[in-house]
Amino acid sequence: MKKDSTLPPPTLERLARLYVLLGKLQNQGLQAVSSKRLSELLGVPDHTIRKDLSFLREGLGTEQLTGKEKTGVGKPGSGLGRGYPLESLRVLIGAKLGLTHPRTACLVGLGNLGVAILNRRIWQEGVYRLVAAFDLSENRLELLSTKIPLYHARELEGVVRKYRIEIGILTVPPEAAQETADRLVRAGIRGIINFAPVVLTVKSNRVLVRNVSLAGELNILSAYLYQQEDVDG
Amino acid sequence: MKKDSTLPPPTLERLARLYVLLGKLQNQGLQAVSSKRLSELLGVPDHTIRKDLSFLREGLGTEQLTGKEKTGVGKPGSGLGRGYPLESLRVLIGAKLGLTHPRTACLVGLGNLGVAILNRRIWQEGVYRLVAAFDLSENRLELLSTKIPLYHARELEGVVRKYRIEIGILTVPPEAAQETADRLVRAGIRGIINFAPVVLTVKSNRVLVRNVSLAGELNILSAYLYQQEDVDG
DNA sequence: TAGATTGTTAATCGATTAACAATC
DNA sequence: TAGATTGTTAATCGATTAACAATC
Repeated sequence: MKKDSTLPPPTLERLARLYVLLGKLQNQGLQAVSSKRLSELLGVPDHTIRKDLSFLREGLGTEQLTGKEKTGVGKPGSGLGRGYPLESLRVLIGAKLGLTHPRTACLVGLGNLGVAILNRRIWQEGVYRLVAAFDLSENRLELLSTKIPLYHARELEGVVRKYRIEIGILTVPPEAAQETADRLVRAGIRGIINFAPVVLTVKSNRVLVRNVSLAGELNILSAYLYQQEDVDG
Repeated sequence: MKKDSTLPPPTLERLARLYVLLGKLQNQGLQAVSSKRLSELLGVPDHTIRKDLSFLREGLGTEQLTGKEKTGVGKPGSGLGRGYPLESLRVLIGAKLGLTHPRTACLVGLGNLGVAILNRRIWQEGVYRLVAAFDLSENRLELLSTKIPLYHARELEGVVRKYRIEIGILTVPPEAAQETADRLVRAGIRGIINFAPVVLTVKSNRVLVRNVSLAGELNILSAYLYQQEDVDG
């Protein structure tokens, strides 16, 4: 792996969302999109999108794009006439973000939230492999019908190590969240997506944590609304 | 409402998370925290926290903090000896973010994900009032036992208007998400938290949308991991 | 072609960091 | 007190925006 230019975090996150969007648009049968259209769909200015996309060339070397070649503009394609070809743009972003080879994930906690995630279509698409799901309740494990392998929570460390699971998705009750996270870290997990309503503390700086917090989202929304109220009077 | 200084978005979002954290720490019986400790817990540098907190004074006028008074440092309190007094800091942030008066919310879609959210403790805390939940299935509505008023989805617009619901939480299947969002907007909702795996398009710029996307989080995490791999070799 | 759209450079804007005097 | 910690100013750093020539 060459150490090609590291992306600015805001760009990285926008590209990750764009990647998802492009997939959706492809499914709708479109062939090309303009930065203007993407702008409307993502709520991000069009020049910001173009700027973000300009990072795709760097580090890619000359294998894909030689000389003054464009990222792939102007192939007529769709009714739009011009714009970025969906397919190749998506591939480029995927390559830049390292979304080309599948990652392994596990799910811890099979309450309502866990089951909702267990049933998501994303696991059928092949980019992420959900190779294990855990719960404390033997009963629950038996009742669930799914193709994903289910384990008792006591097997957590063993299974994570055995399959070298990279990403852990936490959907346990708040009381159990911190301890579960610690166990995942000890077992060598590399990233955690935390859906439990807790602020996790992870010592190791090798482990990335993304907190998904309903309370946080509600507060952020309220604060923006409040600012709107101030301005509107 | 006076139009006091608008917060920089990153500051606003960090303060919103900090607000949640302070509540947790209070529940643990603590009385004070230093910016250093908060830094560890939030993964944000301590000077950034202090800087963020410095915005709390502005616009608050002289009612609360007169002259050279501090935000509230140094009251001995806990074993720590020094730091920010939890209680008053939390109140200040709440006031600045407009978290003092309760907001009304509704939940649309009572599948596994919806039910998980329905049962969250946050609705008991009084800051947010979940005044309605909707689903298409009469059967489902009858089976659920909860104190939250349940309605058939056809009553969406009416109920949202009647109770002037401000925030809509979307937990419907992906196919239904866009249409449901449109209906919420038409009924006068002011903000949407979208848990459905769809990129929503909302025309009205009076309506704020927060997308919570598992796929997005997975991609962001993968991309960061990929960058780590590049650096580590 | 003419109009639309990209890709990139340069200028602006805003956020983070460093540093330190003031305070407890 | 002495050590710790805040609060704020100034300097740096990085991201966004504007603008436009190049391209289709």
